[in-house]
Parts: sequence; C-alpha cells; structure tokens
Amino acid sequence: MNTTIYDQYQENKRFVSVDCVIFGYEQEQLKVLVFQRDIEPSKGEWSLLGGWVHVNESTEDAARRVLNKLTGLEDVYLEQVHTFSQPDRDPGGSVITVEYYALIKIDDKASNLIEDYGAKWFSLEELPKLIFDHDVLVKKALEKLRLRSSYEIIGRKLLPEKFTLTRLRNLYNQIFQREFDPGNFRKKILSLKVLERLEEKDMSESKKGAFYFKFKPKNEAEFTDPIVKRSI
Amino acid sequence: MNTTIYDQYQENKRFVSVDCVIFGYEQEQLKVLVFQRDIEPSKGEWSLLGGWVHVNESTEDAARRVLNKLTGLEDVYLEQVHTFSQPDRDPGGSVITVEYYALIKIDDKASNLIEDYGAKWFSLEELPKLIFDHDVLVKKALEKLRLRSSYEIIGRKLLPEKFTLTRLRNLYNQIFQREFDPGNFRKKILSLKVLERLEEKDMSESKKGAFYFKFKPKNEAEFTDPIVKRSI
DNA sequence: GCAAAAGTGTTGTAGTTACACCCATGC
DNA sequence: GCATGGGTGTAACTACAACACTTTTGC
Repeated sequence: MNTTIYDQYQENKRFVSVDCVIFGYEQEQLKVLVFQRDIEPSKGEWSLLGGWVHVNESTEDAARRVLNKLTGLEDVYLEQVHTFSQPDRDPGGSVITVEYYALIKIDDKASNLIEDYGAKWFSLEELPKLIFDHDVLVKKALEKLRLRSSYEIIGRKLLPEKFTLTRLRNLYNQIFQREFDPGNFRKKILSLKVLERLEEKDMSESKKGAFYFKFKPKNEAEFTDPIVKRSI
Repeated sequence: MNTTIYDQYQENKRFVSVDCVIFGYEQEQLKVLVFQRDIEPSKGEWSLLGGWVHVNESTEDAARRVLNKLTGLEDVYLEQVHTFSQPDRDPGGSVITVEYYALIKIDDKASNLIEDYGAKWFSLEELPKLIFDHDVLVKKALEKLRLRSSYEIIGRKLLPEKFTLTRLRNLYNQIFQREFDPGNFRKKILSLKVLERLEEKDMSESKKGAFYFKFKPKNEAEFTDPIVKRSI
C-alpha cells in the first residue's frame, strides 16, 4: 500500500485524525454541533466531529469528507486551527489530531442528516463537558474565529441570504462575548461597503421594520484593516 | 509496539514530520537557518530543519529534539504555525508535516554545532529556493511572526541581553519589511513599559551614544493591545 | 563648526466611544 | 400617545503619522 522511499521509517508512523468545531447561528445564539461518540473509549460521551485522515488524503480533505458525510454539504467554510499531539491526549492511543473549525447555516437541509447521527447544537454557555481535550479545542477555535471575524465580516457563511444589521451585530456580540454599540457597529460595517441594502424590510422585530441586507459578491470589496481593533 | 484499541485502523497510519523555520538576527538582518538535505529525495538541496515525529512524542517535543540536536540549545522559543498535508507535497511519499518557527540568538555558542551540519544563515532577500513547499512554510512563518510581534515585543528571544532602541527598531523594520519612524517607535515601545534603561551607552553607532535597554522580567508588564496596528 | 545619530516635542488626522436624538409604526 | 427597536448625528478622546527641532560628540 505504501511504497515510498521512507518505508524504512515505518516504526514512526502515526495515527492522524481531524476534529471539527462546527459553528452555527440559530435563535440569536452562536452554537456548536457536538456528537455522542460511537466508538470506545468514552463511547456515548459528547465529542466533536472527528475522523481518521486516510493515506493519500490531506487533512482538509478529510475534514470535508467527514463533514459531507454528516451534513451532505459540499462547500463548507473551513479554517485550520491547531494541531494537538500530546501522546496521552486520547486514552485510546497516541493520536495526532489536526483541528478545523467549520461555519454552516443551520437552516440548511442538513438538519435531518445531522439528527440521524445523534448530534446536537449547543450554545457556548450550555455546551456540555466534552471528551479528551475537546474543550480546549473549542476554546482555540473560538479564538481563531474571533481573529478571522476581526479581519473580515464573517456572517456570509453563518447567516441566511438576507439579514438585518441587528442580526449581524448580535452575531458579533456572540462571537466576541460583548455588546457592540448599535450605532457605531452600523456605521463601521456600512463603511466597509461589503453589504448591499435590499428594499425589503423585516417587520418581525420592530414596528418600524429593519431593512434587510445581503453580502455583495466576494471579490468586489476586500479589506485588511481590523474590524474589531482590540486583540482577542 | 503499538497496543492501542485503534489497532484495527493500522492502514490509516501516516508519516508525520516537523519542520522548523529558524529565525535569527545578525548584522541588522533577520535571517533564516537552512540546511543541505542529507537524505533522498532532493539530497543536497536547501531545506528547513525537519525530522520525524516519534511515536509517543508530541510534535513540539519532536521540534525541540531536532533543534536541540542541532544547536544544543534547551529553551528555544517555539510557536506552531500550520500543518501541511497535501499527499504530493513531498515527492518521497505522503508526509504530513507540522510547522513551527523558532527564535534563537545567533551569538549563542550554537554556531559551531550548526556549522557541522552544513547549515547556513540567509537573510530573507538572499534565501535560496528551498525544496518541496518550504518556501511557502517560510512565508507562513513570517506572517505568524508578524502577528506575534504586533502583540508583544518579540526581541527578547532574538536580541542579546542589552540592546539599543535603534537596534530593536531595525529588527521590527526587518520583520515587517517597512521603516518605522524613529521617534514614534521609541515613544510607542517606551509607553509599553516592558523595557528598562541601563546606564551604559553604546558608542559604536553614533558620536552621542545610545543608551542600552534590557527587557524587564517577563511577568511585570504584559499587554494585549497591538503594537503594530495594521493587519498583516 | 558640521555631520550624524539620539532623543524630544508638536500638530493634524482618522478612528473609535459614548451618547443624544429623531423616525416609523403597532398597540 | 407612547413604547420600541431602527437609524442618524455629534462631541470628546485616543492613537498614530509626519515631521520639526534640540542634544551630544567625534572629526
């Protein structure tokens, strides 16, 4: 199966897995999708979505493969977070894991597939204790998501096609766990010129109604200045 | 050798290596240490320092092990950068590599050890073409170093015990590949209160002489606000 | 005295924060 | 008419960039 010139080093070969912190946004809350583990050790406990990295497959491909099997989605937003390799991190054996976070829209038709796997969305506050070092992985993923969110408006992959600025602001409130000033947030976001206002209004949240916005096509306006100045 | 409950998945085991981008600062230049590769493929070409990750060893331990073998240094500053896993990235076989960058003081007694390995320091401009995807790794490491350098003053691990502000500024010029204003840089750095002025002056660079500074002990003054505002 | 680097001071500007305040509408 | 979220305006503050200017000393 492996016919490489490194075959003399076979004794150094390692188990490599990927773990995915799957973020979604629902009911004004940032949520993480976790699973009841179906193999030993720790069978039945909550864990992140994971899987083995096959030979002749990149870790990102592996992450996409396990995500696709779970959700049926093809074009998930993925970002590599960190690689964990403490030999004792998994009591079942020495496993190196490469961590990714994924952003998905909860309203996607994925939901039925997800339920088949006994998976469940939890808000950050309600997240149960996870196996191994997965709690640390969630924390790391959130930090990386914050960093990313301060360099670009992240909502494109988490929000539905059209959304109000209040909803986008609330997403940012959730990600950074702090309250952004409504007026200032609005001005900042609009100054970036990545959103386009629609004529339609959302009348469900207020009497006056709030205009829907949508993202302009990706290439039109890019920027590199931080949206959120303060470091994480 | 491996008696884990994952043994049924043996066919998924992978070669895992670490690669280190070793940064040093010498003659007012930020330099990278590279090696003439001593195994096939690409024997004799320039590459980063790398090595296999042994079973029951973390990737960081592996990085420290190969660095220690090379330099004899024990307390090297290491930061994980990224994990590369494209199956075809190494023509010798499918190898997943975890990248770290290291900061070392070139004046350390390490130099003789280094020479034994046919290693050589190159400035960023003079860096030769490296094997595989190592050019990308250097670029990634530099980006990570910039990010780090904008959240803390990085010189502690690159500069000698005492140094002038001009020297520190030049290090930052090198890292960010731009010219910082002498006056503004001085004010910014001193406002962070992490440096302590010594009575001694360096008379080699100017008639007037420039005060030496040294870092205060690590815990005294920490900060999280970016030193360099602009994103990388 | 003048060149040259070290070090200090000043001024303008851009981005942010903390608000006050008006708007539209369902009840 | 009033409560409520939507949306706009503004003044104070802060960080920074640009650059003038002063200091010291070897030549």
